Amino acid sequence: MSVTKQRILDAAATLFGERGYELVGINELIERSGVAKATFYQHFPSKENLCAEWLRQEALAADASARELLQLAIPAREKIARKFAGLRAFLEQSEFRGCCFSNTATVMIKDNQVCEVVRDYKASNRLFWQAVALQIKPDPSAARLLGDSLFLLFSGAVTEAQNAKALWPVDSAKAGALALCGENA
Amino acid sequence: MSVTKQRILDAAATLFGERGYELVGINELIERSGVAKATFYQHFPSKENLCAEWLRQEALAADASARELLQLAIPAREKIARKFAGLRAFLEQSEFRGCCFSNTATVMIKDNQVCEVVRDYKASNRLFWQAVALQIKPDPSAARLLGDSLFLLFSGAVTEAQNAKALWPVDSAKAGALALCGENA
DNA sequence: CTTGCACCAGACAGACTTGTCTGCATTCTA
DNA sequence: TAGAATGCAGACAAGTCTGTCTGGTGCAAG
Repeated sequence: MSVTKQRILDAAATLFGERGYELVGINELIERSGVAKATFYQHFPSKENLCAEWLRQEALAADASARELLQLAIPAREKIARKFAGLRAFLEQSEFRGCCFSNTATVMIKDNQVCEVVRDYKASNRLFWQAVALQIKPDPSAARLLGDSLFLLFSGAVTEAQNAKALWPVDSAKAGALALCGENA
Repeated sequence: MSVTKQRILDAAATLFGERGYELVGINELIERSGVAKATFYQHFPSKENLCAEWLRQEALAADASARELLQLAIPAREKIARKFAGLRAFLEQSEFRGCCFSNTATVMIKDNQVCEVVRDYKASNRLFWQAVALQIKPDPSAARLLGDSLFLLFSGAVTEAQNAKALWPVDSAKAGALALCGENA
């Protein structure tokens, strides 16, 4: 990965993250990264491709952090609590930006490589929650169901915190998640 | 409400609903509604204003249907089941369009009247779920908590069904919701 | 020393956007 | 029957957008 290309990706992370794919133009992107337009198009065939690569990087980082959390030697309920605490911090510090994957997917005209990256990330996220659930409920079928509920509660919390610009969805979702896990954890 | 104005609003409902606020232009909107551009701007000061009026109409319809469901003489668990069944049908029939309120809010540059409408709708939706919860748990504090969890599960189901273009989030969220409600319903 | 690579600056094409304006036609009402 | 609404068609302004292209600069390896 060349330094220039990474500079462009960093600018994309900042700008796409702050205002979303649709509301950031190439010109602003190259100005921010201090790169000529011709140089930009030497590294990325299109804006959409840049977007996909940005999300791929985000997904990689998120997956790594999820795997790390999963393997900690702490109770599963504590892992859930940490996940929600992390969300809280992220929302506070990003002015309730919401999920960059969901946000980006909603402004894509048709099913393209970006949507594919989003689907991959979401599938991996779902598996994370199912793995956490498996540390609570040994029965695989019950764990899958619990994991999905946790996944959806978390996703709902992100969406509604973004809409309400408030943190109560995170706390409510956390409470609901722990209630779903029951006492045996 | 003049016939012409309603025709424009109907076109907005179709097009904004299908592709989202940002990806539909004024020109397409007036072509679809068979109205001259000058006429459009006689009824709406701006595209953003049209969007707000559209969402206000959607919110009114949604609130009415929620109130109706709430007052039916059926068990609360059945109301929850119907809500998820309705979501299922909506997603199937709209090709996983997602929540028009959330989708629209994510592409708004800054906090404007549209975001206000979205917040109002979401607050009313939250109250609906809390009211349902109150029919299950008599304790107001417990009902508020349960209602919020149901609200967030539902929201998560909409978001992730849209991302995955699949119905499993609806079914999982429904199962999670009923699990949260416990046996005493 | 030269050849090639990576980058820069920015003009340009072509298409889009929202919103304004002029001028004309129809229809309703007093 | 006169006048006021209301709507139509579409040119136009002023800006945005993505993506292409030309030409020039600096550096580094052979």
